[in-house]
Amino acid sequence: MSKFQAPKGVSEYFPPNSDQFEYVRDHLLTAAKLAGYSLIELPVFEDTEVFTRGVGESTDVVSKEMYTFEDRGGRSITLRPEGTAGVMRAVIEHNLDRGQLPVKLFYTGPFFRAERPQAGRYRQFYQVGIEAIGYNDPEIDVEVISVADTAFKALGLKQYKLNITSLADAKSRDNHRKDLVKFIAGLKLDEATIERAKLNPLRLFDDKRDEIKNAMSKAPLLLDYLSSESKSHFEEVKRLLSEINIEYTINPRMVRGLDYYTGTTFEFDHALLGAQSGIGGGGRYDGLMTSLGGAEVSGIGFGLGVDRILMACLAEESLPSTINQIQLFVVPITDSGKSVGFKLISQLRDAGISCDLAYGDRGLKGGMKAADKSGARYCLVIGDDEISSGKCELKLMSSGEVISSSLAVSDLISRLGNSK
RNA sequence: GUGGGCGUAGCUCAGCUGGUAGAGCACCCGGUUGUGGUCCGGGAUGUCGCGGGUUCGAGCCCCGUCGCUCACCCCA
Repeated sequence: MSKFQAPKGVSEYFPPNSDQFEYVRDHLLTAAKLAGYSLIELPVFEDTEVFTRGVGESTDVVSKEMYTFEDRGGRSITLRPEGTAGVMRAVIEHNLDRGQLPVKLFYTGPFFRAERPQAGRYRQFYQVGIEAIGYNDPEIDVEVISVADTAFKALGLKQYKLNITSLADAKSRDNHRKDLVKFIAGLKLDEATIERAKLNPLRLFDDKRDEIKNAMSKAPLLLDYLSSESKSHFEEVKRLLSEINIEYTINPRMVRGLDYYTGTTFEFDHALLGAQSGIGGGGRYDGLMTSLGGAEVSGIGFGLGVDRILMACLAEESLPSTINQIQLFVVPITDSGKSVGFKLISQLRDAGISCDLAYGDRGLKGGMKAADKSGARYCLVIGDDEISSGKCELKLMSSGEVISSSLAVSDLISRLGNSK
């Protein structure tokens, strides 16, 4: 056992499997770019207040899961537990909402929550998120959802499910909350559950215990309290989802852990992930901008869990067997072969062809083994024969088939370039 | 923060009612003075998580401790 270990509960990715992580993240980012979202790169730490005011003091995320510390200037700093609040801080600070709307942004990177780790739940984890700020068109709601859906499909995922609901506007929520609190007061509950309900009565909809589920089956649902405006918005969202063939389940009992959500709210679950099955979620946030000191502008976005989506892809075996395959592996078997090969890979790389060389004087057999392990598409042996004749063979590793070539870089480039 | 399971080779694990540690995979070398994967032969590798206790003797039993893991709460 080595002396040092990574801090508890962090996810780490290293070869040979880190390319799978990269593959998943790239597909999520590609889907965002495909829909016109642009990168926003932000610090992983913020003024603690960005989160206490943005995410909400009463949430678990803020009240017990944040990595908060004092910096050397005595400021309270927090490692970001989620992405949206920081994005809104930057939007306000840099007046990004003063130009043409909507502002469409994507981000990726590590996030931090000080929870007890378990399968699919890490203290440092990775998200890809997008935010569309400026309008509250139902089309934008559906666009955001479809970006996630497109990415999941591109990754070959099938066993995931979209849950949606509407958390409506403040007035609808207040009306519902009053009735819900009244309803809960009539139930026989244990101390801890009563405390939970005080914090947020909606939480009880999420309880996993059967007796609570049964009791809550007759509870008043927010969806029955929607104002006509919220209702027609939600109806339109559902219609648009159907129009672009995105399947969804209306889940009026869905609960989200962040306070800022209003209106359309959604979650993606994966069937094969065990207890932590959420692979992404998001929703609209009407009050967030103003609570952080900005203009009254509506926005919607999502956060996708890269770690969990990778787990889902592995569970469904949806990833390609070779990722980031290099084109050529050069095996030198003499000193002069090594010298020629070394120059060769430099020139090929300049031409944009990925290649590598067998280092370490391991001889032909060792070099071929290295070629095999590298996963390269082709290998090329260079010894004295090749150098004197100027001819060589490109061996297709998968089949053993051999292509004759000259050692001239231009010939190799054209043969390797065409073989993609 | 609460509860369960588990810590033995780089990895996955076996190790009988306590008797001084093993397998498979991976790695290295060779069989094949110039072609990898399969096959065959050979080789290296461990303070059995750590500390204490019981015992003639502990990988195994007891206590403590650290770590990992799964689940609860909650979330990506």
